[in-house]
Amino acid sequence: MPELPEVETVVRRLRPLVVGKQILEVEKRHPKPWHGTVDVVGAVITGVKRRAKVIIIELDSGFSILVHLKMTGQLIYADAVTRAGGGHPTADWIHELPGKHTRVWLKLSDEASLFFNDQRLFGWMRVMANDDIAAEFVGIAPDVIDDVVDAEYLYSRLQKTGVPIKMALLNPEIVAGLGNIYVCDALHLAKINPRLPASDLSLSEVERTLAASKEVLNKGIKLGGTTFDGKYVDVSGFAGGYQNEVRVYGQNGLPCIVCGTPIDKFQLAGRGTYWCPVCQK
DNA sequence: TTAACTGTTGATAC
DNA sequence: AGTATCAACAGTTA
Repeated sequence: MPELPEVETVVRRLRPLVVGKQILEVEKRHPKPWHGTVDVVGAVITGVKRRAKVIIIELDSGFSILVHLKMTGQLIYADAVTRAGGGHPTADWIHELPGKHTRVWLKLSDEASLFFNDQRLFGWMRVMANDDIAAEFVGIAPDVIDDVVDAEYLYSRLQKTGVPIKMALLNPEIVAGLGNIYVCDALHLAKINPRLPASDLSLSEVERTLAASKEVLNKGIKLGGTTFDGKYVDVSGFAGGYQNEVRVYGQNGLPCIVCGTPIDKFQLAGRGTYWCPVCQK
């Protein structure tokens, strides 16, 4: 999926496009992704925000639509002009709306539309009362890029587990926002071995790891996310830029940007893991 | 034909 | 209880 930078990019670009628009119709083109029975027709969108990897579309009715893109979800916005052309003619990937993988079509005022596309059907849209949202995130740690996540916080959490540091950083009960791409890059930047047991990291190693994690996520946000094969695109169908700046993810066999050693790939807890065997001893 | 995939949860076994 | 490994979700592509 979309990791934190991709979700944040969607939120930032969606907000000015849909705030103030009214939901006129919800067309469910596949029954699976839409959770909840609350009717949102007639509600006006008042805000768009993010928590962990969840998009929260706030309504004036006391409810919100939570959206999780999981692996292949997309939120695509189209106005009357775009729709008239069938899609985004100049975009990198989205040229047909609704498309083959459009699962939910929100028809908005001003002839605008918001499409939820999801090839693999893991994602969801969940209508919840605002009072119930906090319960949805019970047990989910703060975002890695949140100021409350400092080295002392992370060190104390990592001391409690012996799982490999990479898996600990991917665990949203420890910190939220990292996914497989950015965690591989963060550990390379921090020069930490992905297999190192979390509780073996010293405080200074945790400081390095956290600083690197914040740095790669913020760089991902700045570049508008990472796009491989068009699975993630922004709200207008455009690719991100981080894939051109990636440090190790998907780079197996290519020289390490620091020392030139070929990047290695192995499986860790079933996830492809990319690292430099020299820099990340 | 098989394996892999940017996420997450749950089952199972040690 | 903590940890490791699969499986599940489902579609597409190498």
